[in-house]
Amino acid sequence: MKSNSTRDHVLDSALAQSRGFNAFSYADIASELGVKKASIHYYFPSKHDLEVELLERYTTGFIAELDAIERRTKGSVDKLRLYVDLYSATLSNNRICLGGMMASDVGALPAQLAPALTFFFEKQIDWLAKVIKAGKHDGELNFSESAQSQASVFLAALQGGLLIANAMDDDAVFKRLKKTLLTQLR
Amino acid sequence: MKSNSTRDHVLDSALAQSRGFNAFSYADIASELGVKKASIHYYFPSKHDLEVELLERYTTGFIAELDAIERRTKGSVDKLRLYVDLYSATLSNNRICLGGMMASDVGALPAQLAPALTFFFEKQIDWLAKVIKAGKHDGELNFSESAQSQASVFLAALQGGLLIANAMDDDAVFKRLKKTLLTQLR
DNA sequence: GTCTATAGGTGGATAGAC
DNA sequence: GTCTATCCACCTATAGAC
Repeated sequence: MKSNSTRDHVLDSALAQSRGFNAFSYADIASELGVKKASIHYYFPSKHDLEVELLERYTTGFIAELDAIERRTKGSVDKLRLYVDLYSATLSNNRICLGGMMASDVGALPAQLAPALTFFFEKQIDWLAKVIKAGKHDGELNFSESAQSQASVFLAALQGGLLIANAMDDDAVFKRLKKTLLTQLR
Repeated sequence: MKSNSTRDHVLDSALAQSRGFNAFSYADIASELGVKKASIHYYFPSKHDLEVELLERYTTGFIAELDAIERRTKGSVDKLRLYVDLYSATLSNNRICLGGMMASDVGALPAQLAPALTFFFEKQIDWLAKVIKAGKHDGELNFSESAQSQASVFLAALQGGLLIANAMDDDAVFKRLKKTLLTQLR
């Protein structure tokens, strides 16, 4: 687990999240970081290597955020609120979720990435379902259908909302959407 | 309004919808259609021209579908059901909505496309809001928050659901999502 | 670990024959 | 309207000096 500056900066550059995987090049990253292309190839020999590590790190980071939410709050509604705030933060950086971005590019991505992407979405749905289920159990939430289904709708609406709000350049759309989503489970 | 075969086939090829805009080339389309690249440039001199026309035709087609739904059914629930079926059909062709695809690529697309994309989403939301509002008025639907907000959630969930289900290669996820979405408005 | 230099391929796009 | 041929910019990737 050695931590190297350039390596981290490459993973941080987030061009993938603002443009999509097939719309940025090693040259783009290099010029953004002020290094040469060859230096990036030193850490990520092929672009596929970069893709894999980006998704891996993103997933790990996201799971860490979920754990942090668990530790910080007890109520289900509060947890869901913090969860949607993760998406708001992404949007205000003019980015979309890396998972959603890769999902839209899945037809053009190497097939080996699909399992990691599926894992990412499953983690989200499972966590949401757990929170939603607990909320119903203790009377904080109220809804029909299964918690799993509600979790899927919740995640899908946030992912789609991010996409739409970003494309329309209209944060108000996303804000209303967030509120409605939370209200719908009460 | 002259209709030319090759021109239409290019627009029909739908590589944009399965791979994303920056992940297909004139060569890809050419080999799929069995023609040469130059023939495609004859109709669409630049790739930007192709993008614009694709979105334009897609929007027109979608609006025509909405009109068809209006003519075919009277009930709000029935209309919403037919609407979600449009998305199901897209998914079963291993595609996602062109609007959603372009939304995910908006950071890498020419800025002139943004207004057309915004128009596309606005049309969807407005139509959905109108249907949802009518449904509440005649007692067929029941929900909190505004019809506009509910329409946004509905659209976002379908767009996101398409993305997620396609990435996870799991149609069941989308099916459950559809059912939950409709149930939530009753 | 970062650089220069370069290879080999593909991208979008154009000119001109047919 | 479709073709062949070609241009040039840019892509990913590698070799080897420092």
